[in-house]
Amino acid sequence: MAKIKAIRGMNDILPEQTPWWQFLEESTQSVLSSYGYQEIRTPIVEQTDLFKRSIGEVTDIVEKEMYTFADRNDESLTLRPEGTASCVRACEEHGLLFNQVQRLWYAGPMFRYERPQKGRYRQFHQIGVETFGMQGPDIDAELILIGARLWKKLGVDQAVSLQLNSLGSSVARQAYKEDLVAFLSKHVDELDADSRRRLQSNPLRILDSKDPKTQALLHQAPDFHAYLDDESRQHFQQLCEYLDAAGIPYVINPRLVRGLDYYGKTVFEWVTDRLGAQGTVCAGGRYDGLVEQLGGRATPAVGFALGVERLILLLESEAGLAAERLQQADIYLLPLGAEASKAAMQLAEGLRNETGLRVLLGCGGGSFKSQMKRADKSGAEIALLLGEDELSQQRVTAKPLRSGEEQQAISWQALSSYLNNRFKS
RNA sequence: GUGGGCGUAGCUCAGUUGGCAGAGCUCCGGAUUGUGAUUCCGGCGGUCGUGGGUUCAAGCCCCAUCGUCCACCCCA
Repeated sequence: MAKIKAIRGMNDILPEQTPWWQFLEESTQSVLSSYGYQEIRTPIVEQTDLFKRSIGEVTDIVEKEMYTFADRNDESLTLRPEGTASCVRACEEHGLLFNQVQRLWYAGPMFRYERPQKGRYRQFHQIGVETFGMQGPDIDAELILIGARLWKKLGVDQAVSLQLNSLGSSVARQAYKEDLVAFLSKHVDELDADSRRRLQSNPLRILDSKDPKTQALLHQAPDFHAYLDDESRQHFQQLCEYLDAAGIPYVINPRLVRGLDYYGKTVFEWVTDRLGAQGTVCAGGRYDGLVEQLGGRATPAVGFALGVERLILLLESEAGLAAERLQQADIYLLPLGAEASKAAMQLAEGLRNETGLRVLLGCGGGSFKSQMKRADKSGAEIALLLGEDELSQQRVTAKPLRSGEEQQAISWQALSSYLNNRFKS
């Protein structure tokens, strides 16, 4: 019988890895909480239409990357490919956007049917941050400051840089798109195949093309910044002033175009050159039109999402997080024989009550030698030996595992204070 | 969806012009009956990804297929 394996592109995160996940999650949560952001949790499955209407019908995500299936009642459901749509839906559904301001975050798995590669998986994790009801560039700047603070906290601030652009109003964007298509259509034969296709599907993406001939052609194309409406221009300039004042370096990248249809005005990406092809570690922008598009009252909104897997790859490459053996426990209580084992379980409970130390109890028997090996492997500082002699005298033998110190006998009564004393640092 | 690299023990990998399936690490046991981590000895562990084909003989050659990694597309 064939072995059952995990689904392609969906990874198990093993005990060796989870400390980095916890580190990232805890760091993010504490940073967000220090800015007054609140967590929201939404289901990972939604009606398919939610994503079609928010992300855009003709995007790659909707056309070929969604995990879509029929529920038992034939309703079309989809595993969320991103978090913003669900967040907006939930806020709207529960009246969180009516005459108020929201600063929210969420974390969890997203699903896209793509070919896996470094930093890209079919089930991947994002931590998303969304704000509603604030139209000024100050909130855009705040989101960027949150990112900057987080990179510092994680120790990757030297590895990432900020790219910034404005996509303008939808009217300006539409006008530009038409002129760009008109221009490029006259030079179809000079375009690479991918860009030719994008002429239909997503013309702005052509600006991003890696093809040198296409890039050369783009020099003569209409300049997007000339199309920017006054309001967007001003918004963008003010954002830059906020960032200058905060001392946040950035690069204005006029070719930065986000993939999802709902973005307008501010867009930004935190990128790194240390992860191969998947350089975007965090990205976001303003989506003032989305709430209304999903049936709510017009509400300004900005947000971003960071890719957890990519950030963890970066942590590993930067902070040298891979290295050391993980210390699983502080003390390893090692009973010998059935009677000792019963007493040891009680003793361990008592130590957990009285010391707050991590106490690993040797279970499952085995020879003394193999028990000692397990004690060593656990990374514990001290092994507490409990055999027949110790049992009859209500003592343990405390053996330091990480130094040359002599072992010594300690009475059960004095054990907690001995350990508390030893581990207070 | 497209292109390339790689699939041999739990892990990391050798395997010669086609000729008995290997090492290191891990794990278990012993040297040392209650002292780990160092050392020495022994042991457990294999559908050589899968299915066909060529051959007296295939881990090795051919075809197909699956998986994985990297890249394209696209995206966090």
